[in-house]
Amino acid sequence: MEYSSSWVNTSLDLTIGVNRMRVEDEPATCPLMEELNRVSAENKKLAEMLTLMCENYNALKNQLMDYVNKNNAVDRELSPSKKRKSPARDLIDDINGVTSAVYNAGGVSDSSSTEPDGLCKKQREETVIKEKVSRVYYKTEVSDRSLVVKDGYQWRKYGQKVTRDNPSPRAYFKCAFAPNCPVKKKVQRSVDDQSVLVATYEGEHNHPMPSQMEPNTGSSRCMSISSAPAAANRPESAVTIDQTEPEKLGGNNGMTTNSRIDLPGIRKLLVEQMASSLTKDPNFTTALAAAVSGRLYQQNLREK
DNA sequence: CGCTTTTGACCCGCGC
DNA sequence: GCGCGGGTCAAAAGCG
Repeated sequence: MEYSSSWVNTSLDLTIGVNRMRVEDEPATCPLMEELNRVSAENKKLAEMLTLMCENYNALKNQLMDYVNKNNAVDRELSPSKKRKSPARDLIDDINGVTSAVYNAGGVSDSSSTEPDGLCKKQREETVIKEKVSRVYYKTEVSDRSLVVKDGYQWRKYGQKVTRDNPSPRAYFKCAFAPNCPVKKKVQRSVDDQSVLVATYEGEHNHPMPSQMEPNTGSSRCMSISSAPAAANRPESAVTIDQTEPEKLGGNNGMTTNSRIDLPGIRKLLVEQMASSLTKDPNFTTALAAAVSGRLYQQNLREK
């Protein structure tokens, strides 16, 4: 996700509302204007900090990808015959957000190249399915113990299982909108962060999304890069962003999703994040209250 | 009453 | 071949 290349000006235009309030004959040196200048400077400073954080994130991401690629090469050298994935490979898969299908990119698996017609039907189906796997992270309330993820599709739960590597149960869903839709979904809480739901989608919907409702509404919402601590450790959060357009979920594979960033969605998330942080900042609310009360006081003076 | 969810049983692939 | 673990099935329970 090259945010640096498509970076938007995230500075909040705090001057809009104040300018609208300004009266023509108001002197430019009033306390309100001083406050405005101060807030504008603070706004600019915050924007610079945000840009810096983004650059640091990209640098860290590149370092991580280098490390992952090195591990990938070593892993393949050391255990070429291992069928089950090693923990290191699991980590790499987690980071890439896809299954081993990524390593067979192009649709031709190693086994098919060594065995021209050695693939049975089931194996072919597995190959197809593996190419349609994506992983999505949802931020939820810790108290919310349900494994329901609102992504715009209708799902029928057909199983639940407690797995070895995670004390939280894993729920299995099938797409309930179309009877012949092959898409399956697994939902499990993250081991690291119990407030994070990890949804793994397999397959591709063969029908349009049943509802156009905003998938981020309700009890669960998509983790944004800036808000979720776990996302900072997981560069595959690119897939997370992409879930704002769930009809694309089935076709996303790891790194290829990086170029499919939903920019309006990111902007909206950033705006929400900034608005939230500002409203929670006591300094900001105090300054805002002072500015408003000062404005009212001046209006009262003029009316007298 | 019909649909959805729950949950124990079963199946299957993999490692030893 | 056996045991383990993940995935799926299907009957029972829950719910509107």
